[in-house]
Amino acid sequence: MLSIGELSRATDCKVETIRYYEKIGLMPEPARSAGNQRRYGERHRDRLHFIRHSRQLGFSIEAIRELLALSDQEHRDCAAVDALARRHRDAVDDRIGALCALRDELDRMIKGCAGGDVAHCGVIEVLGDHRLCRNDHPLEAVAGKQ
Amino acid sequence: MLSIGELSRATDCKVETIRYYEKIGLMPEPARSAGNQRRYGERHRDRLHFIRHSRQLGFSIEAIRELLALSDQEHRDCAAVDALARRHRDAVDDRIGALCALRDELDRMIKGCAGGDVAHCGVIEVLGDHRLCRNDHPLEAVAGKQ
DNA sequence: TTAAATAGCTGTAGTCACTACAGATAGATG
DNA sequence: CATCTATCTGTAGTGACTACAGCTATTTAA
Repeated sequence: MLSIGELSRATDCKVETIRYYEKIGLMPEPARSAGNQRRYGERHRDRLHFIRHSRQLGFSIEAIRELLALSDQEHRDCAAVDALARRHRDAVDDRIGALCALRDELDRMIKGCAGGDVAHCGVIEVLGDHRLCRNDHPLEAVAGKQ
Repeated sequence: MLSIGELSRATDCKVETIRYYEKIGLMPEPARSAGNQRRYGERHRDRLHFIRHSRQLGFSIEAIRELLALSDQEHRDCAAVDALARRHRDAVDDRIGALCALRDELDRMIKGCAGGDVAHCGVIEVLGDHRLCRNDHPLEAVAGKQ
């Protein structure tokens, strides 16, 4: 049986985060010691590994909830799992595209500044006037809601 | 003089967001009508344009605060502005790199699944076991704090 | 055996950059 | 004058944690 600290080290997940996952129902409530401390087994560890790895791959908590529900139904077709993963990959792709456009715009802005006084700074000028930009850059695509 | 709704339409920035910027001290308090409604001038509109455009380019509120402070000191060298913009572009670059690695991992994962039962789903398998991954993918780089 | 050090407990509030809402008042139009 | 839209303030919610306060459990060393 693992204490919360041991589970934390085993999964590289902070203690507070483990308790948070329990509170939002992503991790099941574990057994408790005589003194009310959490005691975890292998199943908990596997589940937390799954969650953390999915998070590292950028899946949202809600997506992970779905994935966990799907992975529990062992005899169903995994097409739904695939679809979720594909949707996520496509969203990541879109964000990469948006960020590349953004980087190019920043580059152009930086290169357009010849130095000298702030009053004639190309960077400040571009920031104040969107018309000096080549592309639209919608905030959402950059911020990247998942 | 512009009402808050007119300023909102002129800058494509929601009314609530304008009030929010005022509350956090990014926009100065404007004059008021006899009935206590906000009245804005050109300087407000220019400043809000600057802020919104900087946000669209992914600068954080704190970075924008710095940029605004720097742009007020018209006779200083703009090296500090340049440095801020360069740091930001480099951060965007790092995030693009992380997201590309992530997309490749997702792709590999999706392609590795032959279909069939969830019990033998390659996607579920990879999610549960980081060792099946080619790269590390630290969460921070993907989430992208600004 | 006991004291100190470490780990864990609950609950609340803070992060970022907004967004949404409730219940009130102001201003514009018929 | 009535009605409609716009605006006002203040608070709470978003996602995915993180930090802290004030307490209790457990482990380790003397």
